[in-house]
Amino acid sequence: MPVLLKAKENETKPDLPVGQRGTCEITFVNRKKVEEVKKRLKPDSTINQLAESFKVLGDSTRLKMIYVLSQAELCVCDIATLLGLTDSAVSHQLRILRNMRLVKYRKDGKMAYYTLDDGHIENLFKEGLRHVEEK
Amino acid sequence: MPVLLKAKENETKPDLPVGQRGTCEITFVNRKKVEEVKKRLKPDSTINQLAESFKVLGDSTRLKMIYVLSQAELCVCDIATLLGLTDSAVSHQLRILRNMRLVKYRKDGKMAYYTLDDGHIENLFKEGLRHVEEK
DNA sequence: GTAATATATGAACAGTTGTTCATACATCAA
DNA sequence: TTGATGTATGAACAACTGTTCATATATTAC
Repeated sequence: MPVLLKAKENETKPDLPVGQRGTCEITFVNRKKVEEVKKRLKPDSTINQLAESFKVLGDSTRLKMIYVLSQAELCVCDIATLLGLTDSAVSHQLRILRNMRLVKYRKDGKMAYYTLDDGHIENLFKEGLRHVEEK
Repeated sequence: MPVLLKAKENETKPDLPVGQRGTCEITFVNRKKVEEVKKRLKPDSTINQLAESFKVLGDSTRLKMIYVLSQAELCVCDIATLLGLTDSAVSHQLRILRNMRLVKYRKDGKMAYYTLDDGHIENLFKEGLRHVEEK
């Protein structure tokens, strides 16, 4: 629980130009806590990469692909049939999943067989499912 | 590893109108496997909810909020200062996070103090981090 | 009551995203 | 070689998203 400082102990926002401060002019309701958290902030590059990964998972078409690939190694055609999509749409999405290292594939003649890239991906799916199905 | 059926055993796609079949006319490279996976498909509503949740996590601003809220209970002002955002932007994003039950809040006078809604959220963040930071 | 202020929200705008269509590439059969 | 076919990709378009600005609501101090 936060300890509210008295009004005179509050500080106005130092980093933002005046025009961007909005209406709230108090910086630290709990200065110590805010500074503690500030120290632990992850680098922007890490957060951005993480956001990109979640963004890629944040599409129902791609999520279905992730799910069916957690069940079996499948080719583009099979995924398209399973999900009622064109091969083109599937191929486009698979490239996005590949770029984020969420799936990998092996070529066998004309066919390309896809699987999940590593165990974290399935864990993410399952943990997300727990959140959604809870309550 | 998939067992390729002979060409004569393949079947053309039954569900899509001809115009949407793309160039690939083979439905089942491994019919048995595809049918097995089809049985286990999650309901669309579940997948859609899950996609919505990941979508909400797929934005670096919101992800930073999730992270700082995993460290401490914070008010709108503190989050805005920590992340260099306007209060308005923070409030908008917090509403989105609230709608997906990713954060919850308590009101104390004028202030609104936010925390993560449940443990799954932090687990998702950490598991995602593991994927990103790996290798 | 009025003024100050912490938070919330609607509208609007620029930027991004997913699909489709056409086409290219790659492999195999004949 | 030629044609068939499984996959990949560029362009274009509609649909969606995050921020900003203005404004509204709610609480506190006076």
